[in-house]
Amino acid sequence: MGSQYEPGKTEFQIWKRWMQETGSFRGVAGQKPPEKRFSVVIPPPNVTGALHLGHAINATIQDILIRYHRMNGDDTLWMAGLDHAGIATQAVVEKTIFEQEKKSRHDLGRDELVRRIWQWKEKFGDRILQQLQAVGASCDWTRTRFTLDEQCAAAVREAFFRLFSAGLIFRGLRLVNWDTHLKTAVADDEIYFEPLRGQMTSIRYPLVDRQAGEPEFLVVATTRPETMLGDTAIAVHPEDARYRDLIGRYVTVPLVGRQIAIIGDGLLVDPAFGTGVVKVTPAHDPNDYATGLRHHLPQINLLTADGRVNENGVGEFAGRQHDYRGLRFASDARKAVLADLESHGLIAEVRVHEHEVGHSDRSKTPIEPYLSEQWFLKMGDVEGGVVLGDGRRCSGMAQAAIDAVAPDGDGERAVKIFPDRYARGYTDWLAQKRDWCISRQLWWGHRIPVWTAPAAASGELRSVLAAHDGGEQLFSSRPQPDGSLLICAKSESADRLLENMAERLAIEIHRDPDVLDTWFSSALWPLSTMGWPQTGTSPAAEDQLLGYYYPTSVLSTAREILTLWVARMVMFGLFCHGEVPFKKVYIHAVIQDGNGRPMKKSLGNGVDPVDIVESHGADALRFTLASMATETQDIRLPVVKDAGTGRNTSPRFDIGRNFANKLWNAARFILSNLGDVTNYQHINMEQIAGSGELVDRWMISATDQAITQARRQMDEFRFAELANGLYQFFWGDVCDWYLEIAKGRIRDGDPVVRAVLAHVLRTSLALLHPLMPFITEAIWEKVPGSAGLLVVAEFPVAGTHSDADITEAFAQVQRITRAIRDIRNEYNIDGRAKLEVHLQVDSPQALAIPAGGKAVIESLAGCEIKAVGGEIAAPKDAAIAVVAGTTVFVAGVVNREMEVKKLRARRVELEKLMSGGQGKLANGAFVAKAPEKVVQGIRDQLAVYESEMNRIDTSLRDLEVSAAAGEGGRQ
RNA sequence: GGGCGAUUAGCUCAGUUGGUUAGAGCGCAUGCAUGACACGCAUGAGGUCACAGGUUCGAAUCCUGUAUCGCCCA
Repeated sequence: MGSQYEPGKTEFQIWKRWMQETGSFRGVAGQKPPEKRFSVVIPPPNVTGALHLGHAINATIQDILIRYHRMNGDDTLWMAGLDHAGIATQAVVEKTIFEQEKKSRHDLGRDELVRRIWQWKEKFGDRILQQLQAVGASCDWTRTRFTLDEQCAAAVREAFFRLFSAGLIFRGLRLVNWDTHLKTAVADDEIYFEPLRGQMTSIRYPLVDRQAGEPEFLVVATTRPETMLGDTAIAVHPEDARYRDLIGRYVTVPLVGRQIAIIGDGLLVDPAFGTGVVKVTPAHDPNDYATGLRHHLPQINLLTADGRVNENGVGEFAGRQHDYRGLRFASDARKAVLADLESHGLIAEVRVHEHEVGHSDRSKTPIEPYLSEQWFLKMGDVEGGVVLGDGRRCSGMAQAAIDAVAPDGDGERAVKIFPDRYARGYTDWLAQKRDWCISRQLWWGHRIPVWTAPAAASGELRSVLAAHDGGEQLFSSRPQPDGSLLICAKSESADRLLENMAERLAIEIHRDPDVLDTWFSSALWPLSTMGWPQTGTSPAAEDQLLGYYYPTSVLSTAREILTLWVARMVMFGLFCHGEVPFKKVYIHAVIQDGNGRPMKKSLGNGVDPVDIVESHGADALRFTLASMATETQDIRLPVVKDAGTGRNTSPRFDIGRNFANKLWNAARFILSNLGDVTNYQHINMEQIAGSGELVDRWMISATDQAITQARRQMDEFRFAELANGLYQFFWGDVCDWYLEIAKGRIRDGDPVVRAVLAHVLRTSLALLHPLMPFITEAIWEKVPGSAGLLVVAEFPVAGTHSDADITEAFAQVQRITRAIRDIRNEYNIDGRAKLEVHLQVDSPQALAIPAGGKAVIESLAGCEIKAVGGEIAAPKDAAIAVVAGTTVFVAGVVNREMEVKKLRARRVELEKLMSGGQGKLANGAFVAKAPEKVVQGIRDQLAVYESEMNRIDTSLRDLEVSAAAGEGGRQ
C-alpha cells in the first residue's frame, strides 16, 4: 500500500468486482417479511445533458441508504433509469440540428426527428448512467428503464385508458402558456419570470351614446396594448362611485371599432389601482379569461401558433381601416397599434414600467397566453367520486393525494415527508385542484392514444367497436358535443385493430397528433419500472417486483418537484394500483455556489461531479456531499477554478479527500502491524470490555457508541451528522488517541492491542462503507480474515460495552495529557524532551487519575510521572496546570511571571463562572422551579469550580513564597 | 401578493423536547520532518448566536415585530 490513497487506480477495479460478484446489484423478489425489504426508485435524470451536483448528492443519499439496508441483510432494489423529458430534449436536439444543418423539424418530418432524438438519447443516456456508476451508485444495473421504453409505454397506455374510461381525461379549449418558438403548450413550471423594462400605456376608449356630464372616454392602462384588438369588455369595480352608473353601457374599441360592454367585476378590478378601469381580453390573459367565464364574454383569439396576428386583427375605426394580420404579436403589432392610437389621439399617457414577463424555460422566448384545444386530467372532485385501484372511493384525484400525507384515524400517514415542513407546500398546491394540462404539441413523447371519428360515422363505428370489444375492453369511446366520436385505444394492438376497422368501413379517423406531458410517464415511474400493469402472476421477473417491492421505502428528491412529480406519483399510484408509491419522501437541499446563487450553466458556476471524482475520488465527493446534507434547504459551496484543469471545483471537497487519505494511512499502519491473524483472533472483545485496560475498554465502548449513533442517524436521514460523527470517531478517537497509544504497545508485542485494532478497523470500514464504498472495500480486501466483499458484509451491530464511567475516566486522561502538552508548547520545549510530571489529585474522588491512565499520559504527553497522590508537594520550579480534580506540575521549567499571569487569568474566568452558578442557587425561584437534576448539576459544577479555585490559590501562594525566597526559575 | 427558509468564529456550517463553560471543518498563529498519514501531528487565538421587544427561575433555542438574503407558489 502506498502512502497516499489513489482513487483513480482503485475505483474501477472495485466497481468491476461488485458488478461481477453481486450480479450487478440485481434486486430479487425474495421471501423476506415486509420490514426486511428496502426499495428505492431513482428520480430519473433526463437525457438532455450531464449529471450535475444535484444528481450527485441525491445519488449519494440514495446509495447510502441502499448500501446500509443491503448490509443490514434486507432484500434491496434500487431501480435506475432515465427520463425522456419531452420538451427539453426535443428543444435541445432541434437546436443542435438547426445549428449544424440549418434545418427545422418541419424540414425533417416527424419520423426523422424522432429518430434523431433517439440517437441523442442513446449517446447522452449512456453517459449519464456511466456517471452514476462513477460515483458508486449501486443501482440494479440489470434493469435500467427509460420512460419511453416498451415497458413504460405499456403502463402509460393502461393508465391513460383507465383515466379516459373513468371520464377523468377530457379535451377542452383553454388558455394555456404558449411557446411561440417551439409552437407548443408549456406547463406553469416550465416558465421563468424575468423583469423587463416596458411601458404602461393609457388608452382612451370612447364612450358610446355619451350623455351630458359623462366623460368622453374611459381611460385604461395596459402593458400590452396590442391585446386591445381582442377586448370583449371593459371592467370597473361595481361599487366604484366614479363608474358604477356606466355599467351596462358600451365603449368602442379603438382601431377595430367593436362595441363592448362595461361590466362590473369586483374580483378583477382594484378601484385604487390606476384609473380603476380594466380592459378584458379573455383569450390573452389568465385573469381576463376567468372574468370572461364569469360574464359569458366572447373570446377573441388574435394569435397564430407561431405568434403572429391572425385573421381577427383587422377592423375599422373613425373612418380608417386597420390591418395587423401577419405582424409579430408582442413586437411589430404592438408598435403598429401604438402608432395608430397616437395618430387617433387616443394615448393619454405613457410611463416607463418594469414588470415580470413569463419566458419559456425551453426556448427562452416570452410566453403568450393562447387559447387552444388541449387535453386535461381532472384534478378536482367529481360527482360520485373516483374509484381507486383498490376499490376505495375518493372525491377526486387531488384529494386522494392530499389524504395520503394527512394523518389517518390512528395518526399514521401513508406518506411521510422529511423534513415535514415541506408537506405544506405539497398540500397547498394540490388543494387548488387545478386541472392538469397533459398534452404537448411535440413529436417526442408518448402520443395521445385517442382518435376522432366524424359525426356522420360515429354511430356505425360505435356499434362495430362494441361488437368487437366484447368483454375485453380494448376501446373506450365518448361522443363530443358536435357529434364526433373520441375513441381511446388501450394498447398498440388495439391501435392497429381500430385503424383496420375504420379502413374496412371506409371511415376516416384521425389520431390526435399531440404527445403527453413528460410528467405523465414520470408519474407512473414506481409502477412502470416494476412491471405494472402486470401484477406478479406472470413469470417475468420484473412483474414479481411489484408485489414484493411496491410501495417503495423512500423517495429522495429535490423540493422543486414535490408538486410536479411527487404529488402526481401519489395520485397515479393510488388510482392505478390502490397504494401510495413510497412511504417516505426525503427532500434534500439545493447546492448553490459560495454566493448563494443556484448553480447554472448560464452563470458558469456549476461543478461537474465527474471532475471531482477524477481529482479527489468518488469517496471524497460522496463524503463531502453527505457531510453537507443537513435539514437546511440551501447548501453553499464556494466554487473556484482549478488552475491546472481550468475546471470548477471547490476546496470543500478536500475534507473528503483528506479523510479518505487518513483512513488509508491508518489502515495501512494497522494492517502492517496485525501480523498473523491467529495471534489475536482468540482474544475476546467481551473480556477486554469487562476487565481489560482502560484504553482498550474505552476504545471498545466508543466503538459501540459510534455504531449506535450511526444507525440512528441513518434511520433518521441525518446524513451530515452521520458523516461528521464517523469522521470524529475515526480521526479523533481512533487515530489521534488509540492509535498513538497503541504504537508503544505494538512494539512491546501486546496481542490485545492488535485484537482491538482489528476490531475497530473492521467496524470502521463497515460503518463508513455506505458513505465511502470504494476505499473501504479496497482496504477490506487486505484485512486478514475478512471473507467476501464488504458491500455485502454485515453492518455493525452495537454490543453492550458502551460505558459512561469509562468515557469519563478516559476524558480525564485526555484533559491531563492536553494540559501537559499545553505546557510544552507554552515553554517551547522540544518535542523529544521528556518532562517530569507530578500529579496532585483529589483522593479518592472519581475525577482522580484513573487506573491505567498513567502509562497513557506518559506515552502521549512525552513525560514521566514521578509522583501521584493527594498530599504531594509541588516540585521545584514547576509549571502548573489545573484541571478538574487534579493539579499538574511539570518540574524544572518554570517562568514564574508567566505562571502567575496564567493562573490569575484563569482565576478571573472562574470567578465569573462561579458567581453565575452561585447567583442561580441563591435565586429561590430557580431552586424551586428548575428540575432537581439541573439544580444538582449546578451544585456539582460549582464544587468542581471551587476545587479548581482552591488549587489555583494554593499554587499562587506557593509561587509567591518561592519568589520571596528568591528561588530561581528562568526569567 | 401568499408560503417557506436563512442570519451563530475570517469562511462553510452543526447545535434533536429551553438547562452546567455555544461546537466542527477550513483558514489563521506558534512549534514539529516524531517509523501510518505534511491530504500530517501538537497547541492556541477567535463568537454581546442579525436587531428590538416579550414569555420563563433560565432563551442561540419559544412568541411578536424589524432588517437583509434566498427559494417556492401566484
